[in-house]
Amino acid sequence: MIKIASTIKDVAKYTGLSIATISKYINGGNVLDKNKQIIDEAIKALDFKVNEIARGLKTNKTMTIGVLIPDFKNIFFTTVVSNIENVLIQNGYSTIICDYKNDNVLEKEKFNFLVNKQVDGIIIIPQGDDVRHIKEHINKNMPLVLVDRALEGVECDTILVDNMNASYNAVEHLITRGHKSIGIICGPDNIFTAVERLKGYMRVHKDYSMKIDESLVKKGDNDVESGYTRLNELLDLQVPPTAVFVTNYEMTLGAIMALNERNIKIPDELSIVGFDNLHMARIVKPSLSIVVQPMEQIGEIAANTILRRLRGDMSNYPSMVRLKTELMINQSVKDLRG
Amino acid sequence: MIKIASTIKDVAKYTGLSIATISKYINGGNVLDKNKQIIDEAIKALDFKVNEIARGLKTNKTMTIGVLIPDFKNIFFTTVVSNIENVLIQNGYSTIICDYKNDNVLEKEKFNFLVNKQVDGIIIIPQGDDVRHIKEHINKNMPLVLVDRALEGVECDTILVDNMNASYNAVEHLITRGHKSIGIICGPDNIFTAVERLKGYMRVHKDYSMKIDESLVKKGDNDVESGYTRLNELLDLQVPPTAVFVTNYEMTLGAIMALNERNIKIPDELSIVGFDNLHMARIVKPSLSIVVQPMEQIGEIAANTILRRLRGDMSNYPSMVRLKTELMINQSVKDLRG
DNA sequence: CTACAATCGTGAAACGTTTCGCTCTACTTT
DNA sequence: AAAGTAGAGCGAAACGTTTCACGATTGTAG
Repeated sequence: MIKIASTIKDVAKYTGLSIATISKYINGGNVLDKNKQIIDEAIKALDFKVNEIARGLKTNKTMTIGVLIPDFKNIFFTTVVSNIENVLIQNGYSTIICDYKNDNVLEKEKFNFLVNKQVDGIIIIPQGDDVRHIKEHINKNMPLVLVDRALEGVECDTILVDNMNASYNAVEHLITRGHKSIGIICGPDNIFTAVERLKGYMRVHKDYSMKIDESLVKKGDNDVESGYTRLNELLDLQVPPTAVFVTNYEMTLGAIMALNERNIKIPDELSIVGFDNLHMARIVKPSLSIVVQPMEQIGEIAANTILRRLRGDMSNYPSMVRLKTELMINQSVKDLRG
Repeated sequence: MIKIASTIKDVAKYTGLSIATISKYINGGNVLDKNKQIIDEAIKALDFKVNEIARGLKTNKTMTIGVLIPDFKNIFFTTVVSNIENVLIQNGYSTIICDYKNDNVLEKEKFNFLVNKQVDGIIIIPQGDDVRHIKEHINKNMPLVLVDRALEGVECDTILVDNMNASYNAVEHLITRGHKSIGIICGPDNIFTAVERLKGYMRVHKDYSMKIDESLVKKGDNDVESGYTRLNELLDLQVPPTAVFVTNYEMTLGAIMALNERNIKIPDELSIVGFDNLHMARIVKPSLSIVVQPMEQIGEIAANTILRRLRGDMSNYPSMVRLKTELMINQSVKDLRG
């Protein structure tokens, strides 16, 4: 094994100053200019870097944030996380990322794993079933930020998109193009975003005095398979809808697969609006109209929120940020008017 | 602030035994059965957990692996990482993940960031330009595993797919369906996988005594935009190819977008074989023939390799694993024979 | 019964920082 | 000249573990 890294003791020996003086300088304390110079010289000559393990033992900080997400293969989650990691590393924090694979038991286990790793804070895209481990944690002195899903009874910083109005606007787009029979493929009732998106669908129907046909409301599991299955169920109805709104990316993928297999032409035979993402919208022909979420912004705001809390800035706690989505109108909606 | 977590001192006080005895028991040493029982009782009653910061200061281990990847939005990379994280967490390791955004300077910075965080090992999907920071690191007592790309002059454990034969098989499929004019959209020369995949294209041409038309060889940047641009360039040729092989996922996305915009029918007007992924293959109509990489396996082998090295098992070092890909034949290749 | 060996508990040093309070020096004011 | 004040360096304790070497106890063999 080659040379072990230098420690503050080596810097002290090199400079003739004490460990306390070196530490004071490193941490921004007052030292004489001539001592500053010689300490800098020593640090450079010895290639000294503070041992963050030792520092952590004393300060009880690990300069690490834990991020817990439901699915590493979901480009929405990974885009959010990419932006979180980017902001955090610029502030000297590392990011431990855990994938709980949409499994509530695994979520709790990995949450506890992060706590035991003594991360300084946790950013979580929660599942939403049993949230006791999160609730219990609120009373501890460690910042927690929820992303994408709010949790009932969990009062802490939360970064969301405005799912209800995202849905409202998407379905309104269909309504204003003359569609009266609009199906929805939404997620399960335990997922916050699924519930909110369905509410938007309901609300816009009510606002336009349109009756909701419960047989057009299909609940999936936010995965490709259920998107596929539910789309087929909608099309197998005696009177299928003329349009479908699919409320997440994976189910949108599945719905498109089902349409491809049935050789159904978009938008001639069925109009469709999906959720995410920009690339997929353009490789489906004709290009899909989709709700676009501000993933970069979600990640940045989540990271900056937790950094503020870590700095001791508790103003406006607990905050809830609801970001606007954008409806990207392409060619997958047929105009039934005229 | 509520109660601070218990320390080994509290357990010692509760049991009447010494800190050394508690530590010995925790770490698998011999203690009397009656003492084992009372220590277990104390641990449970006090909800004691070893402080890994303190342990790390003494043992110089952080139980953390750094993972450095080029792009968080790339589903190939994130799927690999998901599997890495899964294996590592089952072995008590946390995973710090950094995204260097295909930027060599950022790669070096984040690599050094991970080193300074004193991770126990690093798994990297390297970019391939300037690899000095990686080379310098090989001589240090910290395991390093390369994934997806080998690096010249860097001798360490490497987990790859057999890119050359993946490409060979894909193009052979086109050749054996009667295609004589086959274009390729491959990545840039500094990316290992791009070079290997182009080699496979060349080799199969040679093996079938087919002349390579250099104008059909287009080099992109492994992103959506260049896939789009290069596909258009191929189709703008005076005599366009009858088939195209695209050697990564993003460029495959871009190529499809270009085909959609030109209203070119697959496979009637152009046959196409892409790289990844399973979902995208089925949402393009007709479904794409694609090369499928064993992402789960790559991740698991990478994680298990680094764990072996961390346990001190240096057998077969440096190892190189080349995994087979699979050619998934769907409906995007026209049979020109007969 | 004695001698030897094995087992197990323990004290305390060490890991590399931070930080508090003390001390010394220099400067200023009376 | 003396007293008071401010600045800066420093010693050493502490953070929470690990681990080594030592001593005491227990068990076994002759």
